[in-house]
Amino acid sequence: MANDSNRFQAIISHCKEYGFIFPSSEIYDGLQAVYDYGQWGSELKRNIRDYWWNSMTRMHENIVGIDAAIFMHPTIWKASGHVDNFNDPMIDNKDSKKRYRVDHLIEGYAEELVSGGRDSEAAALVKSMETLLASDDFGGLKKLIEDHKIKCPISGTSNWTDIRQFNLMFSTEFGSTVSTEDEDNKVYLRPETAQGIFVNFLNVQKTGRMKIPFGIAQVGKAFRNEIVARQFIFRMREFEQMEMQFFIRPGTQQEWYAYWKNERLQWHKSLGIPAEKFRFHDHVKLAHYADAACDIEFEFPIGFKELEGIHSRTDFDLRQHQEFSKKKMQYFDNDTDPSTGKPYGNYIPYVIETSIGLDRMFLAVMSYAYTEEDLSTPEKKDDRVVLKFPARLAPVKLAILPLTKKDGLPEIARGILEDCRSSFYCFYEEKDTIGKRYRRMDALGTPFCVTVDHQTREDNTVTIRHRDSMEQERVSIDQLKAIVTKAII
RNA sequence: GCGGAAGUAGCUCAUCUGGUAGAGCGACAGCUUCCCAAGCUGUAGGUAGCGGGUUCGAGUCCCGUCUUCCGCUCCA
Repeated sequence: MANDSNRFQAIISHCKEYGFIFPSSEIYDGLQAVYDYGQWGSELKRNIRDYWWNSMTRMHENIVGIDAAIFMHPTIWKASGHVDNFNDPMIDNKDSKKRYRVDHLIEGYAEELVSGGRDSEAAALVKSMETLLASDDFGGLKKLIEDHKIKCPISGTSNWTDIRQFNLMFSTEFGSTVSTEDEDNKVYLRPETAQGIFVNFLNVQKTGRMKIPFGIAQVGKAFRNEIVARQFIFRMREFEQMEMQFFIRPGTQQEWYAYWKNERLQWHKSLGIPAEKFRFHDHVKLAHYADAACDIEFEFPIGFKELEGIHSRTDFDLRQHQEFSKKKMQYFDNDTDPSTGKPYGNYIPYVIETSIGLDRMFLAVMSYAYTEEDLSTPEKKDDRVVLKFPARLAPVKLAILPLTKKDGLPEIARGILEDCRSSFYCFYEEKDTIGKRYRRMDALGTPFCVTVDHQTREDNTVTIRHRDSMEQERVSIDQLKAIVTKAII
């Protein structure tokens, strides 16, 4: 590979070529920033999802999972802040072709005023901006920019386009009759799965008799409009999140935040991906709901990028829902507070969130696994593409290959298939030379290939070939299931 | 959204200054007692992204449009 960009392109091609990921609606020229998972991609994605789900729920007694609906009451998005906080008005400078968030542009100018000693003028400007933003008065905002002769830092001109709204959330109509005038029918496609957990906090806590600290996990689709949606499945309009909200006693958020930072990094490393592929990035500028936040970044071929977020969300969300729904979102803590000798009593729990993009995790695993190897010898040029997936994530675990399709070999191979297929994903193939079949399995990331040969008929042994080393060993057929099972658990 | 480049069989590409589309690999069927791709035979895939124009005739020239890639921009 000449460079990382080429490597990224090669991975995208490989994903399409071998049935992992296809562009959505491809025969109709595609749909921007939407992708479909193919026969092997959906297996890999499912394996990642299962591994995450099991590590959260099965492996933690105090974490349970839910599956909330994508449609939710519109007020939820008022309460969460998504309706008001994430509809950023944008403006473009016609000369420099640069695009700015209106609030950033005006705030930047206000800072200039402050550094010029014109504090009161700056304060007045920000105040009128906030008033206009609150009322979605785009004409007024543009007039404000023009009146203050705010210039583009690049072009130095005030040649601005009209202000346009950027909508984060997709919306659709509820109800069987079309009534575009009726705002009451408007529902959003959720931009994050977290709110489905918050609004079910009491349901789960009560019915599951959950005691703080406890967590609720969820995997599901979320939808966001993106200004520029590119970079393959890294940034998609429809994507899948794996989130866990951990409810804790107020005042303990620092220790739990640290706990989950470490826990999540360990999870990534448990897949055998080297530690140097990951790094933490602590947020300096925090979102409106957080008192601490960081990302786990992964070194994709396009550089270190956010893979997972860990946020200390305080009691912001539950408190907002309490206010908007008029339902108490509190928990009665019967544990004894050592400082008072009495129970902690009622409080709104604090929350630590871990949120990982399933599609980004897929891309991380694929980026890590994709390997081009030069196998040339002095006599012959040779190379292969191999996906070195962690065995537990590989779409196909075992390929079963009769050396030839004669002499009863396929029958023996089919017997192995019948024996193993209910335990893990097997793939049977008798076409082409054995070498070709091995290479095809390498390209899918299949960790094990067994080959039934003539010796099998005599002593019931087969060769098992290891994907990464390409080495083979001869084992008894009745050992096979145990060997593979051990590697994939 | 802006600038640049590109769009010919599943993939990689050819078709020289316009004259009715080809190769390699792959796929499929069969042969070959072959444990690491490129042994043999045969078969199936393209109205050259799409639309329009110029021309006797366009993949090849012109215009539009869509998509993709690169850079910029944006990113809770």
